Amino acid sequence: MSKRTPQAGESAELKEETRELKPKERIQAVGERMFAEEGFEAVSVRALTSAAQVNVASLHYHFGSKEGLLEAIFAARAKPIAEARLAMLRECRAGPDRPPLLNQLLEAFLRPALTFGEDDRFGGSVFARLRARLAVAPQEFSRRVLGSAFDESSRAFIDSLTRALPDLPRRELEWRFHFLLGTMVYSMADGGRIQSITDGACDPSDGEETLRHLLPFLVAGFRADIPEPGSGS
Amino acid sequence: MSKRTPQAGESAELKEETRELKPKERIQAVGERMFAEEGFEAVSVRALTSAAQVNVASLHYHFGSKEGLLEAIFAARAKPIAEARLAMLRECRAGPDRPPLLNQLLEAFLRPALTFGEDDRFGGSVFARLRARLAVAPQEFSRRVLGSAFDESSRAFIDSLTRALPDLPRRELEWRFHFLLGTMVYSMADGGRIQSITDGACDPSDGEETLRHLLPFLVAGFRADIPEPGSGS
DNA sequence: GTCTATAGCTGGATAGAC
DNA sequence: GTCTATCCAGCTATAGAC
Repeated sequence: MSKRTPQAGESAELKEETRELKPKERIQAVGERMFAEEGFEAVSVRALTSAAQVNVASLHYHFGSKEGLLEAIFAARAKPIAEARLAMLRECRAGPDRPPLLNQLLEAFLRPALTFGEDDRFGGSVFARLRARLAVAPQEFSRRVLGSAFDESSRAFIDSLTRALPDLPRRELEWRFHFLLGTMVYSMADGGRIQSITDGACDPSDGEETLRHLLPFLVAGFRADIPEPGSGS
Repeated sequence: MSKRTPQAGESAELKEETRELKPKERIQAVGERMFAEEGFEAVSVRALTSAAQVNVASLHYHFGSKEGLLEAIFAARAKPIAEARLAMLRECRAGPDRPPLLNQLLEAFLRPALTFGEDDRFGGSVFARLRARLAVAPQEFSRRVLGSAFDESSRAFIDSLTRALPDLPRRELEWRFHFLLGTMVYSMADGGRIQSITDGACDPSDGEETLRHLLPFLVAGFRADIPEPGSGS
């Protein structure tokens, strides 16, 4: 319930990294950060443009609407991530292990998402939070944006995983891929639950550290024995 | 017990399960469903009270505010789930296996969350979606509500898991518990990603089915080899 | 306890001068 | 392309009759 009220001394509010950008890029950078930190629906166009030190009309001029801005932010970030994924996947396939090891495939899928832009001062892990929120959002709009950005690379990885785990039925592999997405998205969302439970000892916002703990966990999970067939599948 | 005769067409809007409830309970039931399906911030008090066929003032009379309604919904659902968890935990401890098997502990933790009220016509899996959304919400308010409801039972389970996995360092166990939460929350959120990728073959909204696939996956994950120590821990 | 009416704002979006 | 002024639909919450 914290609505910011930007008043005098506003330029102090501008983050260093956005100060030298042109208005359009500034709106995009500030929007990414605010949407990630407060949630898309909780951020008003007024608050956003005020923080970016542009007038309200500027947002509509450059992006058409608030939703248009979100799509632009997403388009700019998702493509590099999906490309990095597929590049790492190609490296796996070109490597000495045929088919690529499970561990290599999982890392190729997860590393771009979890560490993208962590050394990028323009907000890599910021985008991770935004993306995670969208991943569980109910609005059809959010799902469309997310699906069109990542469904393709997800399918490619499921196919590769099939070859790395030839004895695992595809249906089971899909379930496990779903669980993988859960661990990834939940870590990216940085909801603060595990910090609260462990008094800050675990920090999922550190992508490298998360990967280090997550990969062995997932490798073992993907290699688990197949459960008894049930009525539902 | 309706004192007034429903007008033609009017009662058709009300879902069957809410028709015989008193206004206060009706607001709560409709609120739970709408918050879960559309998101807390996307539902207006007007739309909610209109769907529940009460006047706007009624919501504020009974719950004080929109946030008050959410807290009431949460209080009503979270307590039974946390209690079911602890009851199943006690059963584990009283069982023949000492300490309880990993599989038993994980099921005791997950089953109440994933299947609670699935045969309950008043919306058990509805609440699961609501809860999952809150779990990744950025607002401090959401985190407070969720933490006060579930942090205690989470800590109790971490302690029990420690005894079931005596060779696993506590820090590592906490990370794996975090990943467990991720798989649980992501399944409950029912974001539709895996349905989209697999053309509907996997259905995480089926709690029993999810459990059947999830438990072996998590058991293996918790038993994975410990990763190399890194600089960060 | 239930309702109507409305207060008091804030929301996204735009018109039109410059 | 940038800005101010403005539209008006929408919001939460409340006052006050019944």
